[in-house]
Amino acid sequence: MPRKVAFDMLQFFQALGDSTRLRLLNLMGDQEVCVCYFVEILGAPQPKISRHLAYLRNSGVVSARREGKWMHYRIVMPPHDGAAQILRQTLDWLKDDKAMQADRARLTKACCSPAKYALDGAPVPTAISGQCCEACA
Amino acid sequence: MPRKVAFDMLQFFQALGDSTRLRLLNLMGDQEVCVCYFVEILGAPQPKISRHLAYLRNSGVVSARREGKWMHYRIVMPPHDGAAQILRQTLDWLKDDKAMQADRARLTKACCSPAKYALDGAPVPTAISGQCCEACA
DNA sequence: AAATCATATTCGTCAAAGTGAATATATCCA
DNA sequence: TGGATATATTCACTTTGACGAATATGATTT
Repeated sequence: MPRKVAFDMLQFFQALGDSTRLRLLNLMGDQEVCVCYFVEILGAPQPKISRHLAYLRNSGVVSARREGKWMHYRIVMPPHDGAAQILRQTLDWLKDDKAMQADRARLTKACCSPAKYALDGAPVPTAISGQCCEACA
Repeated sequence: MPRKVAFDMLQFFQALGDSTRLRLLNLMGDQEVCVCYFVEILGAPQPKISRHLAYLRNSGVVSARREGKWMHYRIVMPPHDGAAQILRQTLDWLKDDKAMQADRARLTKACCSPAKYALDGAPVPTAISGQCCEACA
């Protein structure tokens, strides 16, 4: 049965109307990602990332989970069917984009990169653990 | 075959991130509508309507056609499949909304309303001509 | 408890975007 | 040609939102 739970359309589209937030959503895709990866891969100051994540949270597009000192963010499908489909379609659209593909590639390799990605001990995104190299637990 | 013609995603979502523009898109739906109806039905100053229509035009979401002194606007499906689907989905979503339904109802009756809608001679939207009453040509 | 690390929030500033009022442009009609 | 009508654009103002820098919070480790 169709779900038409109220969902703020305006806030939803406004959340999608920013390039940093689109990059964040692209990195999440269908997996949970730790904030530290966002910071590393976007190469942006941490407060900026945090602010945009807060924006996405307030719009109901992502949810956060704490694990010790780390915060994991994931996309949460809106309770409205139409909104959910739009969000899925948007994520697919992002996959076409070269720059977005590059971001995702960097995320995949993040756990093994030497100096630049100083993420010792940071929780590896579940979906890429073991896909990068032998060293990736 | 899938069409992935470049289409500015950011501009697209920003165009959808304003309530006035959503109301305009909702009124257009799948028909061409004259600017004078937008002004009447939204009850907003004409320059405001014009500016938002210009914004939508610049985003590639609508196109304009002149007919004498009247301008008709219609939704134009983006050349990118994903964008097109999102736009269709958005229009469907708008249909769920009470306020949007009310707007559309007012559009349907606009050609026959007595004083408030002083639109003598204004071109009746094709899709509603003849559907309102006997007087509607 | 103190130091440290990851993340969030606040503050002041700046640019983008929405708005009303006034004005310009384009078309039609007399 | 001149006036009337429909629509578009400009201007000044205000609000919103993005930003960097600084600071606060929350959790871990020593």
